[in-house]
Amino acid sequence: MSESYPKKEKLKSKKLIERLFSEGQSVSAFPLRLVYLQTTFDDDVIAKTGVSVSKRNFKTAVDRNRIKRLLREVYRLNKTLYFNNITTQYAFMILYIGKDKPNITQVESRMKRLFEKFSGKISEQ
RNA sequence: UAAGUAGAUUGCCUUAUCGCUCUUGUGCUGAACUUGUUCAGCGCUGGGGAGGAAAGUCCGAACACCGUAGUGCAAUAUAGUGGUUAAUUACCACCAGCCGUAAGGCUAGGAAAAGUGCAACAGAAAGUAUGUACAGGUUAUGCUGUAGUGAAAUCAGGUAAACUCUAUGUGGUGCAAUGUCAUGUAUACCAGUGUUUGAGGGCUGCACGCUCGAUGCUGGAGGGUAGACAGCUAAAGUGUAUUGGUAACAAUGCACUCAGAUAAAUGAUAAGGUAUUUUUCUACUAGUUUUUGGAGUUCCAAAAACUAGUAGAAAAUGAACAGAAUUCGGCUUAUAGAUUUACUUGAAUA
RNA sequence: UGAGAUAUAGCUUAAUUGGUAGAGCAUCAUCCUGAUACGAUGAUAGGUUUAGGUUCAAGUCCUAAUAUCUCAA
Repeated sequence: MSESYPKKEKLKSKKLIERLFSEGQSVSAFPLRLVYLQTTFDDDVIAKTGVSVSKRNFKTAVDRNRIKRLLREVYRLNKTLYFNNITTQYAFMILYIGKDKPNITQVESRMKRLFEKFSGKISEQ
């Protein structure tokens, strides 16, 4: 699995997103929150992932774009650490629920913590 | 030199690594059949990839659909004169009024002798008007002047960003428009209403009139889809030169092709630099103060301290407002700074 | 992306067609009580979200902005 994040791995289907939020489970590591759902895709990928930032907390589109880009970048660089052992397919949505603008190191440390919690929870089941 | 006025241009850069999106060319694999094309996936390679406001959605258009015959009423917008434009409530020129010492700025700037309304408080009185006091004048009254209230007070005025009148203009809905394909379902159930005795729809505010019209229409409670492609980026395009015009702008020539995403691309990290800001040091220039020396009653020279400016060096800082969403033309609002043109006023010097 | 609505004391709200902004709760003081609550009396607090304009006069009319909320496949 390479360090790329092409279109195929993005969560785009409106239907799937609605299912994800109604049926999915979540773990959080402030200021991040991960909503996940075990499912199956037609494409040959392990996970489809989307990111989201609330308009309520960040008024301007520039701030929201910046945070979403950081989240995508950190996800891209770190996903191989956790997903090589997983066999089933998942849909993910990463939400940023904080109210201050973060930098790359903060996002990276919290993202790692988030996926450690996630894989811990998966292995329990 | 200080303070200002009106514009114009610009809106950080370089390298490396890892990525995102669109796309030219090309190779491999698979599918379809019309058998050499098309489509899909993967790889290699080359190229493009946010703004002056992309924002607000305040105007105007293009474009698309609504089965665009019509008449009347209503509603609504605009308002000096002339021009520009695809078009406008935009822009340009001129006139008038107000503000400013000036350069300049602002103005919905038609009509009150067509009609209706409104004017708190104060004041005799704010139009079914003309009172009181004093003075003038008169036989006396009418009359004339002054006074006080108020924004406005006598043969009338004000107010139309009050109704209105006049002139000119206006069909509605917005790319979530609209078309094609794919997937999937319920022409089922309940209540009301209707089928030539006409429900309801269209002409999109209303009426008339015209027209369509039956597995219909309205409500309830539910079922399904929510994907792809087109629309979609070569245009009232950008740059530049010449000519015409006071100008807005127009015409012609030459050159160029410059985002197209859709839970929504244009990024991340590292290193270095520029603008800016702050501090310190050095040099120069100007001013003030003090001391010393000369001259001798306000001048000259030197030194020190402080202040200001300019230049250089070192350290720290490290770029405002803000992110395309069908496309254009304006307007409005946000914006660190940098560059630059013209003009005005004051002071000083020549 | 498009289409709308609202904004008045700390809070909830009035203001009849432009005429100079009221109520209730809350707060403070005094009275009542041994003290508190309830009750009574009085007082304070607003340039009506912001900036311009029209008018003699603007919460009200006009224009622009800001914030909050709603609707549309």
